Amino acid sequence: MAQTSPTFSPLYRQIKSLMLVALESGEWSPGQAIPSEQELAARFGVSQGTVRKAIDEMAAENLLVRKQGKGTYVASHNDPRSLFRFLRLVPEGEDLSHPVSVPLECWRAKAGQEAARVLAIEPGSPIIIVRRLLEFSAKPVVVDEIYLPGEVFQGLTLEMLQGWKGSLYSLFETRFGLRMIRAEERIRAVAADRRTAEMLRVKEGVPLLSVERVTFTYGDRPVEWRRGLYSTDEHFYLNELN
Amino acid sequence: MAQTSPTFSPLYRQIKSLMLVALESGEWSPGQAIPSEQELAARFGVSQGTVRKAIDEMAAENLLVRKQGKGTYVASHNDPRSLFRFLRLVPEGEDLSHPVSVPLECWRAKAGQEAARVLAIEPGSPIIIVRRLLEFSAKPVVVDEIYLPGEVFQGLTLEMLQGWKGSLYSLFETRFGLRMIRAEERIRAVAADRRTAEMLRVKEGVPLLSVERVTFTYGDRPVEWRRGLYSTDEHFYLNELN
DNA sequence: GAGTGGTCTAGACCACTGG
DNA sequence: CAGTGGTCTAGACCACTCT
Repeated sequence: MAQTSPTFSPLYRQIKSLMLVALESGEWSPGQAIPSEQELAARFGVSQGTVRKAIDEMAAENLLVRKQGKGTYVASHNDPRSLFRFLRLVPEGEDLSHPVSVPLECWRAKAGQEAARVLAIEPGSPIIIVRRLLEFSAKPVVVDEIYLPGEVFQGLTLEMLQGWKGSLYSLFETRFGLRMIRAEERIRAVAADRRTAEMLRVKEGVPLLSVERVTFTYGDRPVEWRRGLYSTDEHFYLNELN
Repeated sequence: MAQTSPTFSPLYRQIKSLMLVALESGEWSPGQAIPSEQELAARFGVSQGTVRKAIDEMAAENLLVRKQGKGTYVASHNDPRSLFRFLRLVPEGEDLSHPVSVPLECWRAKAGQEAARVLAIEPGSPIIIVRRLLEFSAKPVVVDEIYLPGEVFQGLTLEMLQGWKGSLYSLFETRFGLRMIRAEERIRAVAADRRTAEMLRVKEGVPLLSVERVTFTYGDRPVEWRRGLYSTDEHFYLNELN
């Protein structure tokens, strides 16, 4: 028997799409409360339960955050709770200090073949490259090289990076209106080259984690490509499998 | 103002607890269908919607699997779909072949301090140690050393491991009634020692991923501790951050 | 107390599976 | 066709937050 409706989409998913539009268009911005379930139900002409189910899914995807008695908020990287959502590196001991980002360089370039492919832009189009260090308790643990599409990050400077208190993604969100939704990391083991070894204060040739990350914003659009080299003598990469 | 009920637990969570008991006790076993939502609602004296919400959570935790039109099933590691739930290693190219497990050794020992701590058993109590190779397209890529509490895995032998077609966890589930629910992995970069290098057919000193995994069954009880060394010249560890 | 999200119910109907 | 999970509704009440 043929499917009766091969493209069947339940009502709450259509509502979800409408809400995603409100997010992408900036009608609702990070950290702000969205309208109450009652209001949304009225606005979309459905029952509260249907709106609820749409919100449920979006909360599960970390797009929204529910706060009982207060309202539903657009998730934000400014929220300290989402600090470790993308950083999986953990100190071996009881060290509870916050990691500190130390921007080193920031320059313009043209996208090569690989960067263009990963960022889904034209080869030769402008990109911005950032190098920075991540320190735990004043100890350098990660060297990152970050590739950003120039189109989106116009006006990004080293001074801006150095002046920012908070995570990179919180800066991207606040200054460029770009919210990072999800990421993919490819992890390999590599030997430290001389330059990296110096920066991480380890010996040349020491095994490091190479963590290559592609980060996506709304609509699964890739907007960041970074490669980090992690020293794992006093830290480890923690992954929870569910 | 004091909280009116500091230990408030909604009805659907209580239902969930009851269903967890049914799972742990073996009343419902992996791969089998559980009673329909209607039946469960009658059995527990609640509405279908409440049962539904309990099942929703358990499905989100990969304890149950819903199949529209058929019923709700207890998740099983025999299901091919759950094969890559815990193995995050991916070949670089288009290689779609299944990894093959090659058990090498299996012997008895007494738990040392660390093994005892991780497995939450007494130091000196019996454990079983398994060494095995994981091959992709006949190429050795991972050497695993696996520590299991002897209490639980009585009767496990090298022959049993070698005779088994399927994943380790599917064997554990079928032969020992132990279902693995979740795991934590700690990843570091290390240099290959001579013995490992030979087994993985790489040079001594080559950087490898060290992946230490603790696996838990129902009730967050740790029942497996393993350390794998991954060669990442033709494969990488893929992690999705959401 | 007013407003928010969170729970629970009862009932109707839809989509999918299998005999 | 009967039985399953999936959707949608409308309404009642609860827990939490802030004023």
